[in-house]
Amino acid sequence: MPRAGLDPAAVVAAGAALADEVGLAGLTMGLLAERVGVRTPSLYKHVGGQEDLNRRIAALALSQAADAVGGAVQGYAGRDALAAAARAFRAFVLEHPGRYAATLGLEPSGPDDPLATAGQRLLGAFTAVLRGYEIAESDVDHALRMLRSFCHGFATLQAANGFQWSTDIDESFEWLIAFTDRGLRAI
Amino acid sequence: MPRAGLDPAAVVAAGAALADEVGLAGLTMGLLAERVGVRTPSLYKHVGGQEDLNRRIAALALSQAADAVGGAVQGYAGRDALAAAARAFRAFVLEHPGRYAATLGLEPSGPDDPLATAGQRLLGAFTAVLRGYEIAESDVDHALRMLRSFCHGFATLQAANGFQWSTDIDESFEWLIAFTDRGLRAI
DNA sequence: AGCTTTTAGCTAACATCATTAGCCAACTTG
DNA sequence: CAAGTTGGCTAATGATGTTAGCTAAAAGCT
Repeated sequence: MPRAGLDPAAVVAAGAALADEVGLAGLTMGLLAERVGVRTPSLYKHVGGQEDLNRRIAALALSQAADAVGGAVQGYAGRDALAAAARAFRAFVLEHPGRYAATLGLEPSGPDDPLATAGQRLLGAFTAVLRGYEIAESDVDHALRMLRSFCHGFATLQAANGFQWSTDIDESFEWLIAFTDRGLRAI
Repeated sequence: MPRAGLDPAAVVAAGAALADEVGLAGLTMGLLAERVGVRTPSLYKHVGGQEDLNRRIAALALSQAADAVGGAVQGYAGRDALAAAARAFRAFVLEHPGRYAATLGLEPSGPDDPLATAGQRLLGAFTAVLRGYEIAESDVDHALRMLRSFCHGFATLQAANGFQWSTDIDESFEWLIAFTDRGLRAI
């Protein structure tokens, strides 16, 4: 029996990819094992179980989302930064719906939980966007939550097929970006 | 063996309540059967299975959400209507996280699917809010999607414990309502 | 190299859960 | 009150997550 050369990172990466393909609910240990060329129980040498796998996929997803949004924002400010961040976030969720779904409903176990640090990085990327606007200190937290709500809400509704009519969805998203930009400038 | 006097509606209502208590993922047929005082296989006399149960819970949730939002809006217009609708929607999601989660990711099978009609009613309630603003015909769909995105995004992020810092969440929500009202008035 | 230790894979077994089959008593309807 | 329908039951099956215990491959040491 030759070894497969797995490690936790490889298992988690394969799990995230599989979740994107078949949906988070369709991600089973058996399917993942088959994907990485191993029998199911062998996965438990690398991850603690389904819940642990989910947390690790979530941490990976948040980290990648932070990279995507942070990278997109670089070199832009104001409306351009807002648009770049929002587009990057939505693109990430639409391309990686399974791993993004894994991030919902988890509580970081502590300040050094990878989940928490990745989340902080993502938050930091959105915070950088707000620096391009003149926002009172007391409004920053509210504005940040608004940004997250908009981006998360729009992206997950679209990913869940929540928009029914035929009006172009990309157009709606650009409209939403413009709406938010005007609002942030007028605070 | 006395009969339990169940019917599909009772099973679905109990399932929705149970989903709110233990989370949608924790809703098992066995748990639901115990809750309604029956053995597991008996549930299949009333619902087709877990997927069918989920769809029916979703339809119930959308219908109840439509009632809540529609009722809250009555008699108000403009900013008051917006605030009433947003608060009612968020309150519904926070009080009924399980059944709301059941609504995500489903495609109505046709125009007379209860899921579709309930969804239309909920959409209608939000559309009514927009009538209190002077919005160009071409912007209505975009504005509606914005409303849904921000209500859905904020409520689900909060329900999923997605807001980390200590800034008061209710305050952020009111801030978001005010932000949206100003924006809609300035279109 | 050869020996030991660790470890990543395996098979076998078990628990939980959704679902189906088939039976029987309780309602309903004439 | 007889006949049919139906809502409950037990038993059984298949899928899935998980643990136990074995073994061979890799890694480390002399």
